[in-house]
Amino acid sequence: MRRSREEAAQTRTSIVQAAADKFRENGLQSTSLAELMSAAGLTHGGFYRHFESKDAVAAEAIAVAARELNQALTSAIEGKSGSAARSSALKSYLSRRHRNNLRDGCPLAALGSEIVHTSKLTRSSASKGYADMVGILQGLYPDLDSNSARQRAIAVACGLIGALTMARIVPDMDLSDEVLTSTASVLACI
Amino acid sequence: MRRSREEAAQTRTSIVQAAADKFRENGLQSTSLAELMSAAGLTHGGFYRHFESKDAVAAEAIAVAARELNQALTSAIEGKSGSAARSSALKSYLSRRHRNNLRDGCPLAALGSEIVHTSKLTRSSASKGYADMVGILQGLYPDLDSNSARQRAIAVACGLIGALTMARIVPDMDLSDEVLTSTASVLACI
DNA sequence: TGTACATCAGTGAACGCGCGTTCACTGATGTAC
DNA sequence: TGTACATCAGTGAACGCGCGTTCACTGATGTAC
Repeated sequence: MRRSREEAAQTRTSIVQAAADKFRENGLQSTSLAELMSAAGLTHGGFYRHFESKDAVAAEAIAVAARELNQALTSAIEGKSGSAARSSALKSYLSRRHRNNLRDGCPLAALGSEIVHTSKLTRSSASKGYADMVGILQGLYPDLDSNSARQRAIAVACGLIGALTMARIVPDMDLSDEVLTSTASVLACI
Repeated sequence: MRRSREEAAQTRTSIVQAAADKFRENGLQSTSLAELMSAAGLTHGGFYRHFESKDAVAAEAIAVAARELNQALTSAIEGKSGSAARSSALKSYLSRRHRNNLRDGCPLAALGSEIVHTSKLTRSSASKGYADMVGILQGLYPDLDSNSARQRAIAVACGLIGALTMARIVPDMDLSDEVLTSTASVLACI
């Protein structure tokens, strides 16, 4: 049952979106292609009409997820400036909502240590997402020269990613909350 | 070929150590029990004489790895104080050597996003390693009241873990180095 | 515009493989007397 | 202390399962004339 070019393109897009969701929710290795295709409303056999391998779809899924994350960051900042913008960015990233929702959150926090072991292609995709995030955060320091702003943005991005990951690991909810709020309040001061 | 109690205890210890190394090097899911037992010089069938499941050994392996990490941090600080101690701790954690050696490095950075999906037992083990790390870092701020010192330690620990993870993901070595050095220099100022 | 044929998106079964776990077995260690 | 028996650490084969990937097939879409 061949589909038209537009239908096929839509199918491809929906596979990538399903992958972005499922990978973030359950991890790269814990998500099977069958699960992913089923989430896209398809059977698993058709996967290879669109992608060369599981790794290839992971690279695209991470790119899509990173775009979502960076859009969320951008809209948290939108219309604000100075310390209000910084605080809003930090609080939105380090919110309980973000911690509790793997599925539509930051792919770097959700998949970080798994991405380390993937192909260069996938790592490049994650790296671009990170670089974009750094670019957005850099805009939060308009009073600094661009080198200093970039340094801070790099460190803040890492602090956010590390804190979200740790907040998800820690079983004690009080400590988990403390990880989020302490990191947000310390990062707000740098 | 039954072994004496001491031999059996040594075997158990060497399995945990092999697990600590292999899990950090290749990841939790990518390391098979056969691989792990073979690294300990054994065949895979004997595994269940010592552990209830793969998850159970992961919990112990993470505890051992975290102890190693925290000892490394402690000895980086040893004999130093004030900003020299802080700088030494940051530089040793965010060194190229640490980035390039998964096998004997921080288990939170090496396994973070995988640990999120493990049992409560394993997450508690990781959480204790994190809490110990925070305790050590807290000692780097003797001039602050203990609440402020703890806040900073929590944020710094997250920044370290996030930065090491990102430095390992990023394929561009210049950017990877920049992640390490920028994070170290920014965290030194907080 | 119409027709004949080639293409190919998606299906569902199948392949081969490696995994976590179990088990019968061996023989040295531990224990009861 | 010595003996007879129970225990159990470690081996290696086996089990059952799910995975990534391949493939023959279907029939609608795309293309050449």
